[in-house]
Amino acid sequence: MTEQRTPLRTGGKPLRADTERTIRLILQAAERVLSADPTATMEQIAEAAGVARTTVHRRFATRETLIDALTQWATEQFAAAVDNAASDAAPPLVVLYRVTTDVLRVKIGWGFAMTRAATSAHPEIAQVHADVLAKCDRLFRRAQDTGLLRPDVDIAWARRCYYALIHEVTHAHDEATDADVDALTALIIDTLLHGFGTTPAHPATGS
Amino acid sequence: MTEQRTPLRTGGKPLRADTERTIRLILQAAERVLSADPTATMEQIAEAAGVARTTVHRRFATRETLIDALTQWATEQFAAAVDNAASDAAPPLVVLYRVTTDVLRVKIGWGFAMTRAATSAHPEIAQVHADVLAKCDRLFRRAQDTGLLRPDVDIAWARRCYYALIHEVTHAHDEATDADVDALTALIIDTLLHGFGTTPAHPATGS
DNA sequence: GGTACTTGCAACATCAATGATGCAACTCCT
DNA sequence: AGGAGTTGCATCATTGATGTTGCAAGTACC
Repeated sequence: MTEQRTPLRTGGKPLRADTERTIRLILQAAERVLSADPTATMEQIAEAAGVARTTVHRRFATRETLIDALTQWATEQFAAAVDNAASDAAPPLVVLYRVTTDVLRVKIGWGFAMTRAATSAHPEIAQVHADVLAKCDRLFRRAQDTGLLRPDVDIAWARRCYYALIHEVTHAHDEATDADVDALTALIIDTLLHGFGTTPAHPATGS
Repeated sequence: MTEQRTPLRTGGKPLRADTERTIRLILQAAERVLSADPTATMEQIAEAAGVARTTVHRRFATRETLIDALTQWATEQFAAAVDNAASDAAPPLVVLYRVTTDVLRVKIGWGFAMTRAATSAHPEIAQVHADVLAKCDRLFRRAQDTGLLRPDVDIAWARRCYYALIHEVTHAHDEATDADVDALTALIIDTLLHGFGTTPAHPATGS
C-alpha cells in the first residue's frame, strides 16, 4: 500500500533499479520545489533532488515533459484512490469518509501536481478529473436523497466547498500520519456538514 | 465610492491625466493577464493593456516593480474595505456580513494581486494582511462569545475556511453586480455557519 | 570480472524575456 | 499656439533558463 509501481517510463524499456530511483527523486523534488515556487528552474529542482541538472534533462527532455510526468503520476494515484473508495452501494456518509481519507493521503505531498492536473491541457488527464468530479456530484446527490444533505443545497457549490476544504487542509501539511489523516477527514466532513454556527434551523434566506 | 484616488505614483510628481489613465490600464491588464497565467510576460501584459511594451517599462522599471505596485494597490483597497466595515460595536453577524460584502467587492477582479499580497515579502504589506487576519480572529472570537459560533470551534480553522470560501467565490467571478455580491455574501455566511448537512445536533466527535 | 548503463562535469548553442535608448509623432495643458 | 510630456517603433545589450553533447568515473547487473 505504501509502495507503488513504476511511476512512469522514459521509454518503453525496462529501467535499471538505479534509474528508477533517480526518477522518483526528481519527481519528488519537483513536487516539493514547484509547490513552493511554480516558476522554479530546472537547476533548483535538480539541486533539490541531489542530482546534476543534465541528469534531469536526460530523464525529462523538457521542463514541460517533467511537469507532464508529474501531473500524470499524481492523476493516476488520485483516480485510483477515488475509484477504490467510491461505491454506489455503501451509505453516502461512509463513502464520503473513505474517499476523503484516500484523497487526502494522495493529495498531501502532491499538491502542486494535483492542482496542475485539474486544469491540464492533456485531454486524458482532464477527463480523469472530470470523471472524478462527476462521481463527486453523484455522491452528493445520493447524500441529498438519503437526507444527509439538505434538499435545498446547490450540489455544485457544495462540491466546490468540499474541494476547497480538502485544498485548505492539503496546503497546511506536507506530510501526515494515518492518525493525522483520519483527524483531518473528520474535521473536513464535520465542517462540510455542520459549519461553525450554533443555530440548528436554517431560516430560508429571502426568495 | 466607485472611483478611487491615485493608485500609485511613479515619482512624487503630479501626473498628467493621460498618464494616470495609462497606468491604470496597465495595472488592470496586469491583473487580468497574471491571474490567468502568473508567468505571463511584460509583452503579454502590454498587449492586453493596449500599449507598447516600452511604455510599460517606462512606468514600471522592472517586472517586480509592476507586481509590487499591483500588490500594494490591492492591499490598500483591501485594508480600507476591512477597516471601514470592521467594528467592535456592531453585532458580529452584522459585521461579518458587512466585511464579507466589502471584501468581495475588492477581491473580485483583483484575485491575483490579493493572493500575491497575502505572502508578500514587503513587511508593510505582510503587516497589513497580518492585521486583517488578527481582526478576523477577533471577530470570530467575539462571535463565539455571543453564541453565533459554537464554543468548541477552532478559530484558526474557521478563519481559514472563511478565507477559502471567499477565495472560492472570487475565483468563479471576474465581475459582479451589487446584487451578485449580496447573494454571494449570504451564500458564504450561510455555508460557513450551517454547512450542508441536515442534522442539527453535532455529536461531539471522539475526544 | 566484464559489459552496458548512468552520472557529474564542463562546455557550448539557443532563445526568450528583460530593460534601455533615440527619435518622430502626438496629446495634454496653459 | 507653444512647450512639456508621453507614446510607439525600431534597435540594441544583457541576462538567465533551456537543452545538448563528449568524456571520464562510477555503478548495476549478469
